[in-house]
Amino acid sequence: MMNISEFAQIAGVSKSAVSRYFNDGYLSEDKRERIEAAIAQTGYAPNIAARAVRTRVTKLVGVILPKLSSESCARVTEGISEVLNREGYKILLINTANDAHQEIESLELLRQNRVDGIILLATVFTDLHKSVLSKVRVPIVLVGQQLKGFNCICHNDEEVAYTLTRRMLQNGAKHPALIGVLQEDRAAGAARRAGFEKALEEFGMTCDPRMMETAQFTMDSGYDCMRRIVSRRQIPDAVFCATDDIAAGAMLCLRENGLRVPEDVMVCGVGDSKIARILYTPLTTARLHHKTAGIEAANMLLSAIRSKSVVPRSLQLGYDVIERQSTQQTELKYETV
Amino acid sequence: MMNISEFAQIAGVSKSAVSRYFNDGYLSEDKRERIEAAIAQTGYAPNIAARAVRTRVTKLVGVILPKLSSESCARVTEGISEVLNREGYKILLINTANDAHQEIESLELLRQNRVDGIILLATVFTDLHKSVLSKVRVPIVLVGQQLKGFNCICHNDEEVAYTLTRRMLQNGAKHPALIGVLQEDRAAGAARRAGFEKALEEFGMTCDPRMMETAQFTMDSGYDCMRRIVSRRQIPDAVFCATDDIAAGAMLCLRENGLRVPEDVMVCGVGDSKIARILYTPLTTARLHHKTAGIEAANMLLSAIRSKSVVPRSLQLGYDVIERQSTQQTELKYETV
DNA sequence: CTGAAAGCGCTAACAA
DNA sequence: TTGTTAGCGCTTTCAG
Repeated sequence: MMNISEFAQIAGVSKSAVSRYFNDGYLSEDKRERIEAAIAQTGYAPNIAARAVRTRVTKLVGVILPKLSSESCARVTEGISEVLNREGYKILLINTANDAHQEIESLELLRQNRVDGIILLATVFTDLHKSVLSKVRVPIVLVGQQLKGFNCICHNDEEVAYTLTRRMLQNGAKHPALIGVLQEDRAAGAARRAGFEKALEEFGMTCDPRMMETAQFTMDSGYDCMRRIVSRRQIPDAVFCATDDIAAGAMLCLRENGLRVPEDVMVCGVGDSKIARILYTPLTTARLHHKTAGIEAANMLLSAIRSKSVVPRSLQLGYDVIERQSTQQTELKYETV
Repeated sequence: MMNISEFAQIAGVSKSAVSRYFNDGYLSEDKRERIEAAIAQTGYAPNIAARAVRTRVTKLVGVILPKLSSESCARVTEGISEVLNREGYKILLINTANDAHQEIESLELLRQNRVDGIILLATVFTDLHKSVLSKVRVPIVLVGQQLKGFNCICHNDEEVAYTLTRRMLQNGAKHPALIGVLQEDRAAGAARRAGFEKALEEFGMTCDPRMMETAQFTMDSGYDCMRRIVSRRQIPDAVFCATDDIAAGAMLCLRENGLRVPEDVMVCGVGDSKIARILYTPLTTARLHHKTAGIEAANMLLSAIRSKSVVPRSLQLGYDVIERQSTQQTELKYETV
């Protein structure tokens, strides 16, 4: 592939003219035309890496995520991609496969690649994370988790869980259970559990530890947790699940055990994923606006890159409760739809 | 951030020594240690862009895909990421949002970025595509579609559709319908339809055009297509759907119309996505090994990059039929599980 | 095994 | 407005 000198020669102009054509464009019409003609003829395109060396700007944003084949991550990334693409930035994608170790390494990789900024779809923060993160010298935005001193886009996980749980209690649940995720995940784990407990407290209840299970972010894991609960012979009449996938697994297990949703057990999830709508019993859940989160994260990052502003900002997104059949009140038949 | 000269000075060695440390490692133990100590002290890491300018190797692979929030694309990308990551290559991700125009532009973008290779999760090939693709000067692998003269990883779409359809006919279906996708998609569109028709032919049937609909790749679209079929008052007793999402929409519509699956209408999809397992009636489908496709695509690309071999190779992956309840024979009750 | 020096392709002063 | 020139940070001969 040709370089700028050779191309300039073909176009019959100087290197600077070519450079100006692709940058500020401080150029006479004559030269502009000759350059355009030469491009059409040769297909010349400037070498981005060389430009990056010179300008110290890569127009590259690193996106670190734990898992692509999770609907929420994919949607966030679509949002990110949409605005970055439009603004002429490219995405260096790093899938850590849920490996905290890789997450740390990624940061190093991105540093070597001199990305202009980083978006981290975060899960768990260890002390190591915090220490490495605070050493990063480019703007960074965290999505899905809140960490003091950093730019964040997050959801109101506690309120979401609180609202959904309360809904089930209002609809008559007396023995609620929780299938959450690990507490180290401050958002999907700790906060959602806190919301669950807050609702219980409001109704003067406390949750039996045997009614609380911790799942992975998968259907299978939700299934296993539900089976563990059911095996204890004290069947709950409502289950709050930290994600829709977990809820789907839980429902599968309930069905296998001859328990009807919502007649015997109410179930709800979080995320409004595709599956929620089409489950055996349509699932009550909360829409979390993942794509919007991605869009806002990218916007926040760009403005940080451009303004060099150092004041960390934190944006909490709203949510919508989607009430479906899985949490309907069924004792008073005339109230069901 | 420091450069190699400054760092070499701190370490008390020459630039060349530092470079050798990070590359071939033709170096005395003494210098090696001093360099390592200096790294620990300063956190120096070489600038990848400068290296790329010099070596003309970016260790960057462009991945172009139509849509991230599609389970199949996400899984392919996970496979790609897994091997590329391991081999020290990075992913430049481009989400075209199903826009053929953007797909073309992406190729240009990747050229400017001097990626070492390209993986294209392909959908539709226009003549423009072919012409642009043949101008690409780096190795390229197509996933999901077959195109003569290019490296491809693809599925046996026709056989998949044939096998699934035949299964429904064997189970007693007499009036099969098809909800496919546009024919321009040679794989998911044309080939799957061909397989469907081949099975019908084998059973001495032809398909009434009113029993064939073309959907987008979404649940909603599957729903709409099914509604159109149902509205014609000639209800099929089996529906082959080109994807699981489409099948899910179709089943939703059937249920709303009081039609039972599989008793009144059998349904099957393709892809073995998460939803298939947990639908109202568990869906018969075919597992397509998307992640494997990604892994193989990345391996194929790497070997092309390394060997500079120019002979295009084409790899067709196998599939597994997952027979679930949605296509069960129901007239002979004792044969159902 | 080592260091000096040339140069990858580009941009940005600077002087014209 | 333009062209010349000096680097950006790195690798890689080449001569020692």
